[in-house]
Amino acid sequence: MSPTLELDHHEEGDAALPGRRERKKRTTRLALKAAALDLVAERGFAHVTVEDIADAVDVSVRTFFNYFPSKEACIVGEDAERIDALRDELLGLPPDVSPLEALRTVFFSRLRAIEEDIDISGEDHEVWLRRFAVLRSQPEVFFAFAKHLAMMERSLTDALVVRLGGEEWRLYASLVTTTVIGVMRVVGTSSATGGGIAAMKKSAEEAFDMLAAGFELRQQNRKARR
Amino acid sequence: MSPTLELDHHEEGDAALPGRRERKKRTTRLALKAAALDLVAERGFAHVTVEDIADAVDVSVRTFFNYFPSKEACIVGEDAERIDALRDELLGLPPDVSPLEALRTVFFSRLRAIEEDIDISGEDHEVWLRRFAVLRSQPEVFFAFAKHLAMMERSLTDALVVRLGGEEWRLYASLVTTTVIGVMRVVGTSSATGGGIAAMKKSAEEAFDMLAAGFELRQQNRKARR
DNA sequence: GCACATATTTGCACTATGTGCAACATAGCT
DNA sequence: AGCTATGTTGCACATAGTGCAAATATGTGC
Repeated sequence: MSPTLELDHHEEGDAALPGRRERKKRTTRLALKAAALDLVAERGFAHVTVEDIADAVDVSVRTFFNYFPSKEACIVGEDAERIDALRDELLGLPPDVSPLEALRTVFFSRLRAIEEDIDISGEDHEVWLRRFAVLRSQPEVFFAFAKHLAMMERSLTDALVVRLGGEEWRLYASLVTTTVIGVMRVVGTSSATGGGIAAMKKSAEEAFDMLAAGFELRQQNRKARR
Repeated sequence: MSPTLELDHHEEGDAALPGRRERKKRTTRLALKAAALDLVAERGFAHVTVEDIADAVDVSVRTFFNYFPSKEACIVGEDAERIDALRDELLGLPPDVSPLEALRTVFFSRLRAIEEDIDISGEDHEVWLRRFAVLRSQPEVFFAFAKHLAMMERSLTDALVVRLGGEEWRLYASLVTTTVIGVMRVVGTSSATGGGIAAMKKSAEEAFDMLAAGFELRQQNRKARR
């Protein structure tokens, strides 16, 4: 795409990225995710085969499976790097930040990264939002996503256990993680998401406040309102 | 159970159950679930094929797929009837019961039904507990379970929306449902479950209290403890 | 530029999941 | 017994996913 004339020898671009090989892999990976999303949005999950996706990016089916362990993983945008980044960020926060607060911080930071297209996956925020639209409209994809989130949950729970300093906190850590991820999922797939990432942030804020305050409180608001 | 002697002709059992045909189906279904669970517990999810399960119950593979839409569904114990029963129970509660309280009630009632082997699925509580053991030890099965719960979540959320009286409550209903199901999942798969259903109930009680009170409160307890 | 080491892509064979369809068998009813 | 509805099975077929080895592209030293 970009010319980037040769400097001297066989070097050509962007020293920030490890090399041409890595860059190509990244490009292919992103192209597969984007193509898969487009096709599924258009025809529905069941009517898109792996072959369709591979053809759209002009790689072999076998290569597709070098990039993703399953069709679902590709559509859902599964990314080990991304999960690891989340976990590392969590581990990097000061130890006196509470689990709920820590998860909250990390998720919002991730939302911002995606919004500004500086997410580690290199995924465009437009693609990311489109995925949520598909999630909302296609139950099969939504369920696959739930599965994916369960994997993420595992990783984040482990990190929280480390932060809290011992296995005796695992049950508590699990509860907080599952709850926070549930909230993010609901917010992400709620119809309010029509408003883009900004709307999601707002919804998420409210949901977190509600969580911190306890559900019954909100419930009392409800009663008061009628 | 109750004899209900023959009325006149070729009637033989339990008039409560629709007929021999239904009873046979029920038996086959339960046998498939139990066999699948045994095999998976023994060899691991990946090393059990649908053919293995079908053979163990002596039905054809094709018949297996008449009972369950997938291998995962069988192992996870997916059961449309059961989900419907949960939903109906939820809808049957007095309208002034709060969503959190309603879900809590329904889940505990279900736990009791399973404990006393009067669950609608007819599943033995011993099998049910064994499933959680498998869930705990095999990630693949656990992730499949998460998917299954996402389906249940949908149904319960719909019921809550009906209870609350309008679509404007969907976001709130989703949040409560996802959270409660998350809690039940964590509690069910926590190591504490070694103590059987009684231990699960106790853990769940604590988790619900924590939820109602808000997470940060618990977090303060934690700080106070060190 | 050339040659070598290493990583990636691909084709091929194979196993397993899941579905549609039509033949067959069984339960339920009169 | 005989008729009908429902459940079971075999068979053909599409798709998902994996292991392996050959072909290809990249990175590197000279």
